[in-house]
Amino acid sequence: MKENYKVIIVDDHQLFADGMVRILADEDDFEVIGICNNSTELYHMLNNHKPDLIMLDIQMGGTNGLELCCDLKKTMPQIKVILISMFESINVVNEGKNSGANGYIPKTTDAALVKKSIREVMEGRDIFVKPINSETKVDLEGGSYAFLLSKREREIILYIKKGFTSKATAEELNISQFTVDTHRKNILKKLKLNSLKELISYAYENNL
Amino acid sequence: MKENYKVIIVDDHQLFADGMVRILADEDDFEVIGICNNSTELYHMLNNHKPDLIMLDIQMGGTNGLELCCDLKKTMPQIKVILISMFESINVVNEGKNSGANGYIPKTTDAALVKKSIREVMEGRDIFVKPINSETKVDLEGGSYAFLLSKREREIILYIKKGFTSKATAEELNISQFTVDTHRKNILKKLKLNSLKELISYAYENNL
DNA sequence: ATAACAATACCAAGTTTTAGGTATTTTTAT
DNA sequence: ATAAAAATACCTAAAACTTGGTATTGTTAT
Repeated sequence: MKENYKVIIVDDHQLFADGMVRILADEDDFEVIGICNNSTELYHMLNNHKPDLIMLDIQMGGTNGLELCCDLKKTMPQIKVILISMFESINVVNEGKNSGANGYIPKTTDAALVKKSIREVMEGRDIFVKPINSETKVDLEGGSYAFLLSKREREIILYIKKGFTSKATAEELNISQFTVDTHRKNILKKLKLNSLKELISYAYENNL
Repeated sequence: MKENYKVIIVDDHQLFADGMVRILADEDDFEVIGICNNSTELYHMLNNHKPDLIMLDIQMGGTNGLELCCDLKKTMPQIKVILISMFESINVVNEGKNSGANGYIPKTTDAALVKKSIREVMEGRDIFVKPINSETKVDLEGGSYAFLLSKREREIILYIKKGFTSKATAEELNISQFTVDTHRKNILKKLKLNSLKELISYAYENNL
């Protein structure tokens, strides 16, 4: 009873994807049918190919892997998705679960564990590999609060990261400066942070 | 005349390293003699093994690959070093050159280019692969200014990233708040930035 | 429908940052 | 030795952020 799982790898790091192909090529129950460097390529490929599994990098320039995962799961729920991330944060793992993925693997894990994880997922068991060194933000009581953020709040964060003042952001969005201030206040409260500076670091470490 | 280059791969992403081994295993003029996940492991391995080339990831949790490269080049200049990085910024490339490395490859390049780069470097020609999408900070007139930063200034940046106020930082370092303010001012000037918020984003995007 | 959430807007006091300086001591490199 | 760079310290005024509120209007999910 030889299974032959069709896999698509989505990662903007071509080199990583190339390596992954070779790791999976060791085994004869997997078959990599495609490599994509972004969501556009993936959607294009999905028109012609139906994979059993998508290995999806969360961090891709310009593309949010988590949103992509949500979207995939809405339209093609039968396709399994395993998220791959260079981040070790427990927050990212939780966000991964919320996005509907079937698994999460940090890039610090090794080839053997990847193969094992794929087989687990293909047999119907979701697997979320626990980060080893979750030194970042363990004080968040084991939970990510980022999922609490609204769309507008995420938008505000982008301006904060770019160094916009609340006044400048308000002008850009054509709303009152007071409104921007309120959004900022709510963001800090939701994420349990104390300043915009902490927020920016948090945003980079948690891929916001 | 079959060469056989001994290679050590240093990357805290085991999965990436595993993939790289398989990429290099395709060819018979390379031989991976070791994989290290951090600088400690590397130094330990160098006691017993003399590689011709070290493939060194710049971003490793807790370890600065650039500093490691400087150090390696001081004590063992005969060993070639190729830096690998997930960052596309031209700044990082320039810092790589300053650290004495023989080459730089972003993770967005593919397996073929890696092999080519290794052969180039082993034949004595340094190779720095130009970033494709250097969308970040292209306004810096083609140059990284990060190398201008002093040790103390880099230290101050770490506190800024953690959200410390200048007062808190001053207490931590047992210096005057005015001094911290001066350092901050000088950092912003050197990097041509306008606020601490921009600095934090810059720091994350440029691995400071 | 109705409760919860999202997005909007306002006020005020206190803290921090920003931008313009000047200036001394210590360290580093030629 | 000596010039350059690094690290230190101080001052001020304006701008921005922080924190504590309150409050109205949409939108969404049960």
